[in-house]
Amino acid sequence: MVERTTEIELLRSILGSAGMKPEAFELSLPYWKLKQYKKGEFYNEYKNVCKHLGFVINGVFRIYRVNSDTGEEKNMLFFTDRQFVASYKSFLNQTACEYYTEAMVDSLILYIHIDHLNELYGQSHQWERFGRIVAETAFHEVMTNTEGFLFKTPEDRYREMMEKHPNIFNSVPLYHIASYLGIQGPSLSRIRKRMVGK
Amino acid sequence: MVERTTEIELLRSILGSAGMKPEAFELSLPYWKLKQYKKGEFYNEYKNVCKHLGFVINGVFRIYRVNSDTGEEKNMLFFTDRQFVASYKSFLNQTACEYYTEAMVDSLILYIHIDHLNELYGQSHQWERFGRIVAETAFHEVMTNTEGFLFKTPEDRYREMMEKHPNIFNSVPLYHIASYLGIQGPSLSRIRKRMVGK
DNA sequence: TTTCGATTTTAACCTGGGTTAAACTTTTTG
DNA sequence: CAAAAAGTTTAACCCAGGTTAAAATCGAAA
Repeated sequence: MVERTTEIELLRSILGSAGMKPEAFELSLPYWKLKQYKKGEFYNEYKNVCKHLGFVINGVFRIYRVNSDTGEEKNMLFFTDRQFVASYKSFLNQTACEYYTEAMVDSLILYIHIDHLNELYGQSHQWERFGRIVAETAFHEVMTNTEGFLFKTPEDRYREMMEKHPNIFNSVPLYHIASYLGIQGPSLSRIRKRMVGK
Repeated sequence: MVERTTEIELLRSILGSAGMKPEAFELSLPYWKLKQYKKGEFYNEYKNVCKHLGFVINGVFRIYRVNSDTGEEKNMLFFTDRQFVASYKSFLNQTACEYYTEAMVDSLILYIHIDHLNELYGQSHQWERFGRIVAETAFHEVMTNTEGFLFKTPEDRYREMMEKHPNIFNSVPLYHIASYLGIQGPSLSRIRKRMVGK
């Protein structure tokens, strides 16, 4: 499978530049699998236990929650190319997941099962370090996201999203962006209207 | 120093029950230091690089940010007994800190310098695992906190805080709690008034 | 093209929480 | 114990953003 090899090479080089030794990476080769997601398919769903850590080769995913009373959806995060994806709280604690993770466009993911990952943690100091760095990165992202929520206006966050994540921006309808910003559709329209003058 | 030994024993038993082998813990003994904070003193300050990972023996800290335009403070998190404390983003990336971390009551902290921690990470698979678990725990906390912000009302969060963290609750004035909940003083008063009937 | 459904914008109304300042209560301190 | 400081509540006013529904626009498919 030529494609598969190519994807693994991408992962190998990403992990390599994060300091993983080739011999350590070899240990993981039997475990990585590749999966194609069509737009609208789910990486994981509410009440599942998230068993896999994924690495997005390409694509966009949204992670969202449904209010069980009202049925409203609220977007929590978007994931895109070269990010590790998991319903991470569920993955870490092996508890029921509170979110849905849905592909917004056709996407490609390399993934590994948590049992294999734990095996690698036990076998290899290098992989333990990998686990630490993934956790630290996840922390950094959710923290930065939360800080945005607490200390910036929706307008600022909208502007930043346009600048920093144009690919997400172009593959996701505005009402999903509004939800992610914590506001309603009409509010985002008001913001956009205000911005045209500037 | 009898006191110091006692604090280390607490840490040893906490880490031991998280799976750390005694031999690995011994490696760290030269590095831990104990510091007393008086109410109002700072664990770290804005623009510092956070060089230490702390473990709260007892006490309460608040981590807050100051709006550079208006001078307003906004509380981000509280830390209390048996939690690891750091301005964690600054600590992980060794970048300038955006927060102040202030003791709300007289407090006691065991801390270790990041260089020593990195040394332990390199020396010992066990300590690498410790680093992973601290990062995973920090992730879990900030994520849970963010979820509260996104999916619960300030009233719910206030109620939960009263139930789950009565010690924080009793050593921190209400206007700090309001700030933490993301609302103003008068709003918290309205919530408290609404609640007396229930 | 034209049409139908999905998406975005607009308008009108309304509410909850912000803001300010004063009153009240509690705690600290001299 | 009295006075001052710190913390909390109340009242009155205001407004950004929520809500709803209709109108406008876009886009894919026929």
